Amino acid sequence: MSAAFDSLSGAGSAPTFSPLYQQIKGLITQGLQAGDWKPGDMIPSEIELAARFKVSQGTVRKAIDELAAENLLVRRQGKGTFVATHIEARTQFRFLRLTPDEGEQRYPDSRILECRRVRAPAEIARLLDLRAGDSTVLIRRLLSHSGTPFVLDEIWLPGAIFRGITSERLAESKVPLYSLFESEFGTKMVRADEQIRAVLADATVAEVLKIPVRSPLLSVDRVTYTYGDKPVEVRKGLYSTRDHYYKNELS
Amino acid sequence: MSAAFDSLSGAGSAPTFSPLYQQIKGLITQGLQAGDWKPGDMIPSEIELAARFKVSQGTVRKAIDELAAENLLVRRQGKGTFVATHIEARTQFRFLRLTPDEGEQRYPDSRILECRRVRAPAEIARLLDLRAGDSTVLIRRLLSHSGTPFVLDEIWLPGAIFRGITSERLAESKVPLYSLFESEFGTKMVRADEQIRAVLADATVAEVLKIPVRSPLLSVDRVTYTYGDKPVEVRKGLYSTRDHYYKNELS
DNA sequence: CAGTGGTCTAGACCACTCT
DNA sequence: GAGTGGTCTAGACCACTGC
Repeated sequence: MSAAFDSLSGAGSAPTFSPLYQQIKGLITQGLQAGDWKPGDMIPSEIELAARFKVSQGTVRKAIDELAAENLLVRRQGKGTFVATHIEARTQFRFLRLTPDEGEQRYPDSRILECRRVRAPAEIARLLDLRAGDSTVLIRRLLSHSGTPFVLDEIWLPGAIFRGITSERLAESKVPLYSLFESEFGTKMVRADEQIRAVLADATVAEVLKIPVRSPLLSVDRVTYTYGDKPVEVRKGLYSTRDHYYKNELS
Repeated sequence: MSAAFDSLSGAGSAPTFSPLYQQIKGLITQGLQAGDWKPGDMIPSEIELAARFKVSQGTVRKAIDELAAENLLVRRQGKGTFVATHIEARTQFRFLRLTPDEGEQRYPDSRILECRRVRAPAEIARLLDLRAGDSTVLIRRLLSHSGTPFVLDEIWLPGAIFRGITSERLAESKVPLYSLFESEFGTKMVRADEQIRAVLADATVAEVLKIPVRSPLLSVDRVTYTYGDKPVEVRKGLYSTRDHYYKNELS
């Protein structure tokens, strides 16, 4: 029935077919990757996409349902379907898991300690899929709640994507870094993998976080990915859990 | 159209309607709670459920889709739809997040240090929705990989549900605790909330885990829920992250 | 009011599993 | 082959949004 997709199989190999809605899903994801629609934009309506792809509305619907479940799109009844953005509170706390022991989860104050371009060390290069020595941006940053610091972050970004990033531009912004990355540098962070360990604060860290030397800290190593599972950020965080805890829901 | 559900609204209040598939979802969940179908069992086919509830197959399908997404059910093409169980490898690692620095994630050896009935301390009672002083079971347990211990757990269970649990019964079993709980005590753990902090090992803990005193450890406080969001387990774990890390995927 | 997503139906056909 | 879930269609109607 209807349009022939799946026309993209390798030369000699037997073509592999996939369900129509999966192919539609792929086409929409390509549109997101290519920047056809930017974060916050409305994508075409289900009816229009159905016409464009020559499939039924139900098929488009299933594709969009899955993309919404993966947090790439957000449906709003009566309005349309929109590209997810980090400005929404919901998305912010998907990535910021520290919660105060007392009171609500709220957005912390950020102080940029440093922002400079450096050649990628081997480990960072490997994680970011670059070559050792390629240009990267290193940001060091301190998060605090009402004057009390609780997170020290070291953030590595590919230099090629984040041109013109400076300490000043970062400092001026009151929005989360991920919002800035998507609005100013066109890079939408989609998902992340974290490796969490317990470590001790050395003298330098202890001073910055205003805690005793050898205090226990969470060490959180994060690799963040954009569309197409492309790694675009390495973040090494040290979290003080004296007044906060890392919240996780297993389901 | 068709059967009138939603007949369960409070006396004076205006009845609130919900989509049919949500109601079907509720009915299936009730069946799971009531034990109509046990973990591993096949539930009735979509066609039969549709007939039973007097709705279309598509509506049942949407209900089941959501329950499968919540990991309560597992679909198997050509076979049927089954109640999820902790015996499957997939489900096991949903709750065991520690991964070795080197090598694959694998299931650890377990040693029961202690298993006895105690009156619930106030904190545990609150978390388990019991009264302080109610009967609970306290299990202390050590996990290790090839002789090296890396997790010390303290597990609290409601005494009323876990009658006849003993150190011996636990020790004999080679399956994960959650498998045992569901097969022997009819309690299926469905989801959990964790609070993670960094702490230091005291002398007692250090000895058991064979690490130096004041080593950094992950402190993981977990509350586990069955069907209907009923809390049925409190687990306080201390994880050594010398050779392991806690793996988390943010999406 | 028109346009959007949300629900529900009825039916066709496919893919997989077991006997 | 019979029975299961998986895909796809076409169309109806509802609920919400904004003009």
